[in-house]
Amino acid sequence: MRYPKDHGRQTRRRIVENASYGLRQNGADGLSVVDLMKLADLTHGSFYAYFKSRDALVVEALALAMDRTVAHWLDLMQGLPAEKGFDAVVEAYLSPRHRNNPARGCALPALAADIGRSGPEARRTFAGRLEKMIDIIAGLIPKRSPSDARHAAAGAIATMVGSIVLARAAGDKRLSDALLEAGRQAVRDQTGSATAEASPAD
Amino acid sequence: MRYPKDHGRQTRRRIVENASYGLRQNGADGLSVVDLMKLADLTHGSFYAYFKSRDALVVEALALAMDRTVAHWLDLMQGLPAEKGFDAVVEAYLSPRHRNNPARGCALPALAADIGRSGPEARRTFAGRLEKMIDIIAGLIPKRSPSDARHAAAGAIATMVGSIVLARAAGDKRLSDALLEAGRQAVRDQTGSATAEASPAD
DNA sequence: TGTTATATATGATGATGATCATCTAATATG
DNA sequence: CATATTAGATGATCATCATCATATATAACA
Repeated sequence: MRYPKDHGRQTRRRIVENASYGLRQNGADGLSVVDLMKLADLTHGSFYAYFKSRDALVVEALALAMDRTVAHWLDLMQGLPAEKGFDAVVEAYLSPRHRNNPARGCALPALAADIGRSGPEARRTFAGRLEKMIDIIAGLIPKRSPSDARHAAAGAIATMVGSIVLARAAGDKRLSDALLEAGRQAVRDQTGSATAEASPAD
Repeated sequence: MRYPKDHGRQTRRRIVENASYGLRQNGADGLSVVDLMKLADLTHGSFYAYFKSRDALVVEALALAMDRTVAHWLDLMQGLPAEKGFDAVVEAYLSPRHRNNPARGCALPALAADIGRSGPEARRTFAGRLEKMIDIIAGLIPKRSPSDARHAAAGAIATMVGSIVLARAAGDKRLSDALLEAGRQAVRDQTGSATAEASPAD
């Protein structure tokens, strides 16, 4: 059937967007092509009209998820001075809400381990966006040379990612909560920032 | 055939041990039962004579891997004063060698994300051993109440895990190396320890 | 030495996987 | 209004999966 002008483009976007949720939830290998298409209310057959392979969709979904996190960070820090912005991002990242919502959360804890086992395309996509994320956090860290700030930003991101990964894996709620709190404290210790209170979400 | 007394037990151990390597390399869902048995030079059929399910083997392999890391840490710190022992563990953990050898490395960066999506049994096994790992690191951190030390230890472990996960995923070698260095610096900043040089391996 | 117990192999089953070829229906364009 | 075009559906292919039933070979034991 001949459909409205860019019906195809919109549908494609819907597939990528829903995949980016589903894959964060279930892992890069956690959903079949049938599952992925079902998320967009489609049957499996047309999949290869949109993507050259399942892997290609995974890469696009990863890129979208990471771009969304970047946008979310920029939104969280908007209008705040650097230090407050940094605290806002950290508090949101290391919140129970973020831990409990992998599908809508940052792709790093959800997918980085899988990307480490993936092909060069996925790794390159990942590396490029991670650099961007490091840049943004580095811009919030005061009193350092640009290079030192990037270093500190990378450390803070690693701490946040590790805390979420471990907090999600720990079956025990007390331990899981303690890991989030330990992560917050560790980031503070790294950057010498003050204690802060901030908003929810990733 | 009737085999030597505990031939079965030894074979079972071989399966679990090889699985613990293979699963760290390829992820908790990355190898089929056929693959897993092939690692122990066996065909697939006898698998269910040893394990009640594939998941049961994953849990055993996870437990073994984590126990080995605990033993390795104790070995690394043996005979050293607390602070030197801590540095030795951190330097070994955040080394290129550990990043490049997931199969023989710590199970946390290799499998924690998968465990977060697994059943309660895997999560409980994971949580129990993670507590042990936190205790060991806490014992190396000076000048704190036991509770503060555990907090700091959890933060340091989270930083190390996040750094390795990201360093493995980053396609770019420069970025990957920078992430390891950033992780080392971050752990130092968290614990106020001095710079250190130490041995390789996980 | 013959029998039995059991470690591992062979092979089957039914589900599910990714990918591809083909069909159909609806709309945009003439 | 007619027709060309194409979004999406149906269905098939062949591979691989976890699990299970059964066979075989051999060492232990009587």
